[in-house]
This record gives sequence, structure tokens and C-alpha cells, in this order.
Amino acid sequence: MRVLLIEDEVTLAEAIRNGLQAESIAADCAYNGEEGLFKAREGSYDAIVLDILLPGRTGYEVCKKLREAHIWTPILMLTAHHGEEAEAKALNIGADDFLSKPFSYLVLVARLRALVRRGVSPRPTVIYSGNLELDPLRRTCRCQGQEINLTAREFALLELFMRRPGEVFSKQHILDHVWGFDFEGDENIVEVYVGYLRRKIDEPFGQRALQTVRGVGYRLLRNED
Amino acid sequence: MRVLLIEDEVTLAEAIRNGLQAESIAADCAYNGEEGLFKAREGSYDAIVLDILLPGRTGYEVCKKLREAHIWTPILMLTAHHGEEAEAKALNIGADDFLSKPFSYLVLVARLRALVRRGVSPRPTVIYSGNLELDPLRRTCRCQGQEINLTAREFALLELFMRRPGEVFSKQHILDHVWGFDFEGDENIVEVYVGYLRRKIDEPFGQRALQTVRGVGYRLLRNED
DNA sequence: AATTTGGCTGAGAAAAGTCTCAGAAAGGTC
DNA sequence: GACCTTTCTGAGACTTTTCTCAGCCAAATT
Repeated sequence: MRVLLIEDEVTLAEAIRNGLQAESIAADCAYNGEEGLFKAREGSYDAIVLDILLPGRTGYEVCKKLREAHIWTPILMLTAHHGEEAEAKALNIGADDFLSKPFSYLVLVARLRALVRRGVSPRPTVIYSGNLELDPLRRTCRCQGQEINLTAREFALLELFMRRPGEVFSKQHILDHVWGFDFEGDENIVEVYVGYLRRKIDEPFGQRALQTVRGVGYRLLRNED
Repeated sequence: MRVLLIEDEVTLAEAIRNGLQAESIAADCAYNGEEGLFKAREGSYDAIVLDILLPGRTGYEVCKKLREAHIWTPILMLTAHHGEEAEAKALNIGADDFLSKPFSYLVLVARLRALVRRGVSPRPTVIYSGNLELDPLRRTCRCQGQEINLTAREFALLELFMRRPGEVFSKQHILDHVWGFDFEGDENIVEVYVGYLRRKIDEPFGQRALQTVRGVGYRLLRNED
């Protein structure tokens, strides 16, 4: 578990970081709002611990900015006083939880775990086309419900086709997108890989979804075609 | 919004009920643990407010029972004292939030709304996947009911996989989340630890749940796969 | 029907990725 | 400080994949 700690008091930040480490929670520190925003955007954290009192801009502002930047990582805010309005404000602004100073690591850790447990909503990512199913996140591919094993290159190629089924792609376009602009070899490699794919997704199922468009390129048949 | 209030002190319960009503939050009351359990099971509430001090059985027990009964309605616990252990205990046992008496309606309402906004998704602290069981709080791991001893690093790695079973993680992602962004060593360390884990969770059970996705990363097999 | 052009395929070399082991370094405990 | 566990490093063996090449085949053109 990985946490971003936005806290300007260096000694406190270090203390917290150590406390979390004892629970094998890794913590990165940011010592002001700007840095916090930057790091939150960069790395993917499981949660963010955010102090309200920061130099320059307040924790409220940072929290708001984060949400505006479409960063939905769970946020735990640290409030200095027991002020109830502060707490209500934090929650209303998009924080998920808050903690009043002083607090113990025991509580902080428990809260963080509770936050992470809740998690962010998982996004479904499966692409369908014809009798094909591709899940880029799980890196799985099925045809007629049957699991198909693809190499990284094959997968990337099929993904290109499945994201725009029915569309014709030239070999050069495929080269650029699947192999990269700096690829130096021959276009023939595309033919080779189209062949590999056909052997895996067409032949075993007695179909020909991956079609050649002579002189132009290749295309994946859509459901409707 | 509909809330279940489990609180034995009738006067306090009524006071809270009225306070909530002013915010147009409807509250049902239960005056002991049994009744609370029964009502929680029966009606579908948006949240449950649960006092720790109850006659007969404590709020902790009620909370635990609720979770064991697979009722995942958000629970806000009321603690009488400021004891931190009490708070930590509440959260660990499956509560989503707590509030120390005395409190104001302002806070109670804000907290309830925050809880409900989060939705009814809190899962149990123990994570399951296949025949694996992981309890991040107790730092325990079981496979087919058998206790397995993991080092801190192994545990963190397995936790990453179990939080998103089936998903493929690149070595770089694993490095970032389990080792930290500032880790300087080679990616090979991931391979080594995957090896360690396999020796503990796969080999003894004649399975291969922790899979290599060549050129991409690693993934933990899901139940369904 | 012959020719030209573009596409397909199999074999094998080259590269990349993964696993494993032994041992060094670091950290904790008595 | 001695001992034990955990964590990390690096090298080599091994596996899979990626790529190249050359010859073959098929469609389009003459």
C-alpha cells in the first residue's frame, strides 16, 4: 500500500512516515500544496493524507484542485482543531475522511485501511467485436468463450483492430501504432503477425474475421458485416 | 434517506431522531443489539448509527455480527470516550466511521451524508481470491485454510495482487507500489519475489495462481478464471 | 496465358524476457 | 557482538518472442 502525505511540518511528516512504515505502508512526502498536487498527478497512490494547514494554499484548496484534476484517490484530511465546521467543510469539499490532531498511528492506519478497503470504483474495460472478447487490463482474449493465448505483440495488434472494428489500417499505420515510429524493419513483419493472429483467432474457429484488403491494408470484420 | 439508530438510552435516541428529522433524514430506533440486528436485516437502510455502550452485548459485537451476516450498510459508531483504541477497534471491526460523544447534529449529519455518498460498498477486511485469504490488519494469510508465513515484502506484494485479482501489473508498477518510487535497484527483484511467493502459495498446493504474462507483467488468477 | 505486384508462410537466427541460485548486505533480537 | 531472518544483487541458464529472409502463392493486369 502506497500513500502520499502532504504536510509542511517536516518533523511531523517524517514521524508519520516512519509510523506508517512500521505497518508496511509506504509513504511519499510532499511539503506544500504544489508539490502535493504534482505528485498526486504523477504517481498512483492508494490514498492521500492531507494537512489543512499548509503554506501558500490551504488543504481545502488542494483537495478541491485534486478533484478538479480528476484524481479520485481517497483523501484523509488532518485538522488541527476539533472544529466541527472544519470537518464538515472537508467532507463537503470532496475529502473522504478526516482526523483531528493529535492522533495516534493506530487510528491513522485503521482509517487509511478503511479508506483503501472502500477503494475506487473499478472500471470495466472489456472490448467486444464479433465473437471476440478482449480485456486490456487483464490482458486476456477469448473467442467464443474460449481463452486464447496471445503474445504481447499479437495482443497489441489485435487491440488496434478491435478498438476500431471494420476500419482498414495500412501496414504503415499498423507499424507506427503497434511497433512504434522508430521501428526500422520491413513492413513484412505486419504480414507475419497478421498470419500469427489468424492462426489463433480465425483458423480454430473456421472463420476469417481478419481480412486482407489488397493494396490497402487489413481490417477486422464487425459484428454486422 | 433512511437511517437505523441503535441506541439504548431512549431520551438520547429520541433527541437524535428529532435532530435528524430536522434535516429530513428518517430514523428508525432499535433499543438493543438484538433488535438492531433484526431491523438491519429486515429493512434496507442507507446507514446505521450504532452506540458502543449497549445493554447485553456491546456495539462492537453488533457491528461484527452485522458484517458476518453480510450486511454491508455503512455503520457510524458512537463512542463515549475519546479513547483512540476504541476508535481503531471500531474501524477494524468493520465500522466505517465513528463519532465521540458529545457531538453536534451538524457533524452527525455531515458524517452520515458522507457515508451515504460513499455508498454501500465497504467490504470485509479479509480479502479472498481463489483459495487464498489475506487479512491486512492481522497480517495473516491462508491458503486452503492453512496458515502461511509471509515476510513483509511478500505480504505487500500479495496484497497488491489480491486487491485486484485477475489484473495484470507491470514490473514497474509493482516496483512503484510495493517498493516505492525511490527504489533504485533492478526490476529483477520483482521476479525474485514472485518466485518466493510461488514457493509459498502455489507449489505447496499444486497450483499456479500467480501467473507470468510474458512481456507485460504478472497477474493473480481470479476465482472465475 | 504470361507477367507483375502484393501477400503469405516456414525455418531458423537473434533478441528479449524470465527464472533460479548463491551469496552479500541490512535489519532485528537476544 | 553473535545469530537469525529478511531483503537485495548479479550472473548464468533457460524459455519464449520477435524478427528476417527467401521462396511460394494468388490476384490483378497486360
